Amino acid sequence: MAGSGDGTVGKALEVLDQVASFARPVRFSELLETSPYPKATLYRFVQTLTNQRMLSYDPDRGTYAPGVRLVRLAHAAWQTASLAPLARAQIDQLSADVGETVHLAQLDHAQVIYVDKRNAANPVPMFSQAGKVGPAYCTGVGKAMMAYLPDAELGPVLEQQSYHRFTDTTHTSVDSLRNELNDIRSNGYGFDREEHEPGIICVALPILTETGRVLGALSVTSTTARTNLAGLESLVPRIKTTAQAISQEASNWHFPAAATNT
Amino acid sequence: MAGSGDGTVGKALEVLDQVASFARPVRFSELLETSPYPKATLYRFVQTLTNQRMLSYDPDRGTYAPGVRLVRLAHAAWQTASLAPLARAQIDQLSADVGETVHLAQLDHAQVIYVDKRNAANPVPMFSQAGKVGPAYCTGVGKAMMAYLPDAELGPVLEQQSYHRFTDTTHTSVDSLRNELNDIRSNGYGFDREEHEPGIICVALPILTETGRVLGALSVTSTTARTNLAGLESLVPRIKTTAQAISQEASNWHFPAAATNT
DNA sequence: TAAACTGGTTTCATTATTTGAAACTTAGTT
DNA sequence: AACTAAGTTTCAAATAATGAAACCAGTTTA
Repeated sequence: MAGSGDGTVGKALEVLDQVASFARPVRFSELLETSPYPKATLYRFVQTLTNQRMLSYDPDRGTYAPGVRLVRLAHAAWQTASLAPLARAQIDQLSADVGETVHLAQLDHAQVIYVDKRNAANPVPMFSQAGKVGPAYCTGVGKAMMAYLPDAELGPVLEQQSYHRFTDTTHTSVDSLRNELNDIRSNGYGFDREEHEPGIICVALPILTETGRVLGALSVTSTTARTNLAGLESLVPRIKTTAQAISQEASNWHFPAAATNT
Repeated sequence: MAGSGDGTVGKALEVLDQVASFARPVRFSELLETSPYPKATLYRFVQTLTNQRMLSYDPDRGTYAPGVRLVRLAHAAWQTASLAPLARAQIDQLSADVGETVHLAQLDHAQVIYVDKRNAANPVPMFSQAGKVGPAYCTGVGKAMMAYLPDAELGPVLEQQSYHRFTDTTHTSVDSLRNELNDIRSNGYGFDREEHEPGIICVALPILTETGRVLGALSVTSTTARTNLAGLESLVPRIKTTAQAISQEASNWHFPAAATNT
């Protein structure tokens, strides 16, 4: 139904996800316990993925872990498909200007993926942050992106949120979330009102194509100790400039050198 | 034979690699030109991969690019399968101590993948470096790892090197490379004698398990303007300490919390 | 020492999926 | 209106995936 299911490839990738979801090397038997597939089938999947170096096998311990080929592919993904490389300069500038942490995120399925992060004060090494996923319904970037999703796509995304109550401002129902999304859409920006973590607030703006498609979102995060929503709101014009610049870059970019043959 | 070929999954991953190898979004027709598969078959693969969000499709332009799901998976790969997270502290320390750029690399197939990098002077943002691949035959880390590969594995790896002459110290034959690997094996460390880029030299040491399996390699890079091979050689004891510490971490690590159920 | 177990690997007839030539559909030319 | 290029769908034949069961170590238990 939802998401998975295309033939053999889909199943193999499910297994890959499963391995990745353990945050440590796993034994075959451990996978088997959680797997819907019979022993022989799962075994063959794991073999195939290992041959393909999507999984790596530790012979000393008999464990499987996500393979290095993924790291290589991801490098390509990050370079080509994400906004990060072409947004880099803009984000550096923004982060320097506002003196707060800036996040660049994109939507994957129903989750938010942080593809870049710039911390004005102490620049955290990236990979530890890039690729990190978070919930969409209780983050500034998540809501900013959802607010601009076409209705047909929004529905399923709303369904798949967990609506876990992290704090007492967390949205816990589709309805209340949908209301806020409308507000965000009319304002052009949205907040995280300590919905995910107490004391942490942010403003977020979507990054849209000329055709209005959602590319990603940009946020500036701070703490209630340092500022408040009004303070963040005052940054909106500055952030909007960056968002538009990134959108511009993105539309210029694609096809750096389209061949002119035949 | 070598590498590819496991059933449908293997083929799909080949297509994924192909998309990744263009460093830009590609049209279906462009893929078709380079693909061994007939139109309908390729089409179905691309569809499947897109459904699975391993590829992303830009409807405005009709192009495909590696998908964000890869970024998420890679995060897991990097965290679990690579030495980077558990080597981080050690590398920080080493880089600070020697005041030069430190690379942490692993072997994928016949290529070197840099999984982490620490630059004493200006800390380069990571993702742009992590995941980057390089040739094995003309890099310090590559040679250090090959030197400790079991013969059965080494053969194919040696075959697959390009032996492109980057500089006049580059190895251009299996034989000369094999000779150096022997030397490295008996010394316990190896150099990059400007084999890849003029003026760039490095010392590299392998990171091995207790059983002697190659986990990765560590290198300290400098320029001929700042030092020479002897200078780098004097760092070997210091680097060795780090290599051993990382190996130790790696063997301690696996199974942080093995479940004790039934 | 044997018997039972655990964790992993292989077999093989059955079943379901993939395959790809060709036909079709748009949308853009001439 | 006829032609083309690029992308999408069909469908019978060919191929690959499936999984119950058998098998093969090592380990533990009796």
